[in-house]
Amino acid sequence: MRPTLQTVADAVGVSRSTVSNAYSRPDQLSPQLRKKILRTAKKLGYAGPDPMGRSLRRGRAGAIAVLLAPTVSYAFTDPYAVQFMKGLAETAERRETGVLLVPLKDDDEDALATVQSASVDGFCVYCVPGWFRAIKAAWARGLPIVNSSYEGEDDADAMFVGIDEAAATRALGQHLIALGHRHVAVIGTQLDSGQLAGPVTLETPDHLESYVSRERLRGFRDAFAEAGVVWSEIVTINAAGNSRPEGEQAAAYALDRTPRPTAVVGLSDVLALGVLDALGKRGLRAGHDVSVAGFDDIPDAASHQLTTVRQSATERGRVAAELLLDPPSDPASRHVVLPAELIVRASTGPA
Amino acid sequence: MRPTLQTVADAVGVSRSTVSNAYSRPDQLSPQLRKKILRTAKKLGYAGPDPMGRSLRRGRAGAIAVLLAPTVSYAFTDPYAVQFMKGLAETAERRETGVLLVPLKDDDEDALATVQSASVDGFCVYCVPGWFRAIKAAWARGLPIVNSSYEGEDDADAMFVGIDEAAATRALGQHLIALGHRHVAVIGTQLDSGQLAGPVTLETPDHLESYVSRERLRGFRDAFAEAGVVWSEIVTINAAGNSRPEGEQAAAYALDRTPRPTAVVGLSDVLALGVLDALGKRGLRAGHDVSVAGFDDIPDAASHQLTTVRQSATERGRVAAELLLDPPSDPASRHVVLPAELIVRASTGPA
DNA sequence: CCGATGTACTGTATCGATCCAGAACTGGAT
DNA sequence: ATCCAGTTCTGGATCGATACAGTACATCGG
Repeated sequence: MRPTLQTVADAVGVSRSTVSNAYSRPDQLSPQLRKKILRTAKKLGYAGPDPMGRSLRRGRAGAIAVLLAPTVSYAFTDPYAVQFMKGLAETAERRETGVLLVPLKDDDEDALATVQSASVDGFCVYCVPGWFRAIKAAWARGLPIVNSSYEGEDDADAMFVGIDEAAATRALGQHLIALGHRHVAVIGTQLDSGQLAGPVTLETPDHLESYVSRERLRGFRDAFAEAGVVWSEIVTINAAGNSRPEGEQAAAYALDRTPRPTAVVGLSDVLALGVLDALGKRGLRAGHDVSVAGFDDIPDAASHQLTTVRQSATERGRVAAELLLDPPSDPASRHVVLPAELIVRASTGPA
Repeated sequence: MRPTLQTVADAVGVSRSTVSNAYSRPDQLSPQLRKKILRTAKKLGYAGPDPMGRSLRRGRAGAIAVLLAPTVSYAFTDPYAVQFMKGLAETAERRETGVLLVPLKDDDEDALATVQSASVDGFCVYCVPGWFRAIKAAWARGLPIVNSSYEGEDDADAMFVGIDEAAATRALGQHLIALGHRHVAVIGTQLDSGQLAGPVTLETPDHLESYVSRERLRGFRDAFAEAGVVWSEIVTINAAGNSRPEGEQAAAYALDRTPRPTAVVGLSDVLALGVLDALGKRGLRAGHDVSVAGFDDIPDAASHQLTTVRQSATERGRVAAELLLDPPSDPASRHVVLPAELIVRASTGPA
């Protein structure tokens, strides 16, 4: 049988509590006794207080969960997500807290069960659609939740960290307008209920399910509206997924149109890099023949001279972790809007 | 105060156990009573059995830990690691088990504390040097441990999943020999104690700390030895890290030598892709002017026509998770050697 | 009407650790 | 010797849930 505090206590001839103190509150007992306890513990093969017993008693699990949809691999594949996770994990580590990955493959019973039975002190919702039942289940746990996928319209208690998506794309739109672009295409994911790549017709972006896509498109609409370009003139193209090849595939639907748009915007840098690939294959030069812009400023963006909107993913992850680890009571500081900055590089030029 | 099983039991007028059964063993009570219980639970704001209490009682945490060094971001950055994590996470998910990331930034007290206090049912050691004290701490927990970073010479209880590294590189070496290559360079990481990029002189690969690098170099040595090329004729170059730019940087030390090696091998595909970048910048063609080969067969390898050794990272992750979730008692099946296969593509050609 | 079988539920012990009130001891001042 | 403050240690209560033995009651065949 595995040794417990009691086993060690009996062996040394002291009480359970004293052994506990030897590990967790060294100032509560004499150094000699402590040494003796640790020595016998080692001899008995006792490796220190069991985390589960401790968690139960302390009411603290020592971990935070990250809800990911639809697959874990997304979190490991998208460069922006990677940076986010990095910021989150590093902050958690500093607070001696683990990070539990909870992939929500489907919004099914299994997923609910996983959320309900995760030993964690809080949930971070990242790139999960707001309507997932698993999110409701997380709420039901009564633990702190910070949201970074969509603006929590539903619950006043929700914590949020992100950027002003619409303002960011508005700035990008204004940049393109200033360069004289009037005929533009936008490539994004989840613009359509289906997974198919290709042009989509949206009467308005206002009803899109994906928060990020919706807000970013709204920003574009507003920027171009100011310049007299109405929404219906903006070409919107759905990409099958957020990857470079899928961006390239979607870009074909923009570049092979006549007349060709003078600017193509990817709603993420990964998609925009795909657009650059498509340009390359057609012998077109970014910034001259067609302007290209992205979103996020991932590491590869700079080396490809991609104009983009910079938002710090690690910072976002860091803030998310801090909000979870001690949630401020002040409502204002529970809603963190990080700065975003337009970075102009060579991939955009005059129309 | 947060409601518990008891609260609900009192409200309904049944025993704690029955409420527990309502959640965990629905077949043990009548559907009507169950419905009534769940209804009052909801009314009281009880969200279901507390995971910590359950873990303690069941003796199962419902999570497995992945030990990562030196940073989490490595796991999220290296394509091979990403695939590994994917396989692991997917398998864990199917078994209703979470994946806890435990970054071991340094081998310090904090790291030890994290390992000691993680509520998990097992540890997976991935890309962590074997001498880390945190690994000893994990061992001390008495939980199943599966190792995928290095061959566990130390402990007979160790589980392992991986490939026969030496045999795999031997096959790659033989391929190059058959093509007539006699003058080759190998680029790898951790070939040197320092982090500096550049050529290193190793009397023999046998004493390298990094298990993977050591075994792979041994395979090369043996393959070329059979063809009469002695170890000292093989150029070994250290890359500062496992990334494409760092591979490119290291490649310069091979390509700018005179005489130029006829083949350059990257000990990972990421490094090999960097070699291809370096070739491109010099106007050299892979497979004609210089042969290039890699290791792993990451997704990008195929699109770049890279000759490589294929090993399935997801499979490796899957097996790791399965070993952890129910460790076989039979010693033979605790040591899983997965197949690796040489994939010949256009990046290698006659010398 | 008796004993056998089965269902539905209860009560208690247990998991391993931490908290806390207080006991026992220590040493120094009075 | 007495008192007191401080330190060191103890034992019981507690965290929230689950396992399991055991009870009450209904059903059923003979």
